[in-house]
Amino acid sequence: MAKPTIKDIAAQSGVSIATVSRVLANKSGSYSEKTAAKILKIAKALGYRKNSAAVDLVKKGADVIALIINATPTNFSTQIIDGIQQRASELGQGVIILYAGNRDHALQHQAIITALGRSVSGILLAAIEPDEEDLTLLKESQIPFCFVSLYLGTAAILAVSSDNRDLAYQATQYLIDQGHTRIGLVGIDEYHTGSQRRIGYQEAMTANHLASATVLPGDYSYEAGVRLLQAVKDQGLTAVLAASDMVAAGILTAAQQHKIRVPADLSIMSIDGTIICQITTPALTSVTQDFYQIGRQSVNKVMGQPALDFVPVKIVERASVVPPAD
Amino acid sequence: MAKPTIKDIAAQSGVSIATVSRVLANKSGSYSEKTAAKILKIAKALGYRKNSAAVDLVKKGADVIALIINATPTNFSTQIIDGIQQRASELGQGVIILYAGNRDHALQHQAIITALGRSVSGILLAAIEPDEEDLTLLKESQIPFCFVSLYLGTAAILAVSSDNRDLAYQATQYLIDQGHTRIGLVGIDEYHTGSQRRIGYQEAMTANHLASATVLPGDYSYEAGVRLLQAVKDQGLTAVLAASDMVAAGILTAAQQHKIRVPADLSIMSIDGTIICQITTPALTSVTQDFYQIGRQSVNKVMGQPALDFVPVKIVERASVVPPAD
DNA sequence: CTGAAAGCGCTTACAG
DNA sequence: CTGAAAGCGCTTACAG
Repeated sequence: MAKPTIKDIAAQSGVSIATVSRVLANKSGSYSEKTAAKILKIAKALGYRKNSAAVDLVKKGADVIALIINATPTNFSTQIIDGIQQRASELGQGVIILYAGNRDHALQHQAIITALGRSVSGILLAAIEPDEEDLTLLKESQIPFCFVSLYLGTAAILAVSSDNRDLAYQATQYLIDQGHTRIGLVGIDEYHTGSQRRIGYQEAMTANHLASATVLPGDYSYEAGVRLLQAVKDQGLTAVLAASDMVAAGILTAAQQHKIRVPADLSIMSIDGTIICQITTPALTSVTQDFYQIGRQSVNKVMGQPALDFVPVKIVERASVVPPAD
Repeated sequence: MAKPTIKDIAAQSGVSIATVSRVLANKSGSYSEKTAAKILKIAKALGYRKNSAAVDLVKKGADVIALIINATPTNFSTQIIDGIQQRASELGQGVIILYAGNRDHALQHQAIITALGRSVSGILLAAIEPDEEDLTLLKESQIPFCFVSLYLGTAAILAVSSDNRDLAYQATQYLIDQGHTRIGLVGIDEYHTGSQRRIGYQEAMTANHLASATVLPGDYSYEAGVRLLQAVKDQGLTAVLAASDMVAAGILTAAQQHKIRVPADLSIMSIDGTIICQITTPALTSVTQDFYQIGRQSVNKVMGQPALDFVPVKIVERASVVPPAD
């Protein structure tokens, strides 16, 4: 009752394991239809399943892309995964997902090591901020890797994301076009993505001769949004650009508790554009990222195919932004 | 520049590959500290990484649990994954996640085959409705498997979930205790989870001599909630038990568009209790499931450890349920 | 404490 | 079209 191997199939069908292997690996042209049929039938009857470990060992690598992902407080991951899975499957690659916890550096490092040990054909890191050690490990591995939804600021490291600088510029300009001048950027982190967005925000403010930039740092979470509402209020802002849909939702909830009307007293524009934007009342106007496409392009990139570095965003008007009360 | 192997380490350190293997596998007591130190140093210098395929092959199996998960329209997966990862790591198991798309049967089947081919130590299926073929495959595999957040109605198949019958009973009773009599169960599927909840709902209605049960089927999605609001209205319900937080959010949004006040005109109680409940206005009263614990227990179960079949739920009162206007 | 040797389940030149 | 044989990178009795 042990797991059947090609040896068992060979014995039952009276051919060598080499022939069984050829048939099972679909090396067409290298076997007769007749033997193939016999072998396939026996394999099926035995409930044969190819041992991936053996295949990977002899082939020196698996046709698998490893996706390392962490539980961000935001919720866009499904779309990214969909895009990755689809494109990978078109390229004949499987996908295994390794979970890196919630920005847990030990787990993150462990996940990279696991991927390396499996000799995957590529490593995708979604919403992962690597430390120096991670980067060294990755670079020394000879396995192609690509950051997803994160741009490290250098063309030397593969990455696919929205153009966060442009994204923040566009969103800020949109708020300015609505007549706002006291605009804050809220819930943003201190790393790469965050700094790109700060720059874009800053540039838009400056281009419009608006001096008073207000940046309130946070971690993209709902809780950050809730917590930062007080500062938004203290600063007398009339509009905020929230670092994520969850931050926007947090600001919104807190505002309602403080009897601040959205959008009448405070306009909220959100970055991401996931379904969260439709769930809140009012619905959130957003700069929507194309996560599905980001996923697809990152597979192209890590597999050495032509790919976009930046995937375009678009502004989706809903109900949370209006001109300031003045 | 090829990937270094134990052979390279053995050559450089002047010992046999057997000794290198023992040191690298931590077979303590079977080597001297001195050789160990030397070997470890060389391994590090070489950037040596153990080849998992080789290890899995000789050990006939990997210390890895495969988690097969689909992109449900709901969003509780992070908590389940957290629970699984933590418990697995305590038991010395890695976790690889295989994505089964959005209730995509082909992908789902493929994921099972992939897990089987990797000789994992256990398979966890989260929010997966198996078809006959899947079940046969799993049963014949000799690999333990356990359904997560789904009870198949038979003790013969391992599963960890909330007691969906009891959950629906409790929630319905809660609404009845608030004075509601025209209560609907909305957005529920036709499979196992759905039928358990129907039964609990029905039992609570009957136990309270409430005849007019209204069940509106759906797929747990936000869109289902939006779509079903019309029926809720037509049926003249004063309260609904929504099959998921997303369904509840959908009903809520649609209600607001129809000028139906929540909770004044319509009370909404939600099943799941994820962060979505805090984001909406009003916040959603819910029967909250303990997804983290469900994850942990499912690992225990699939690893043959003592484990709960059903993880307790609790009712969390927020702002979406009040007594009916009468 | 260490080494020589067999073996895990496949694939793939090489010959025929 | 098929088979014998070597080999992928490890682990593990068995001897010493």
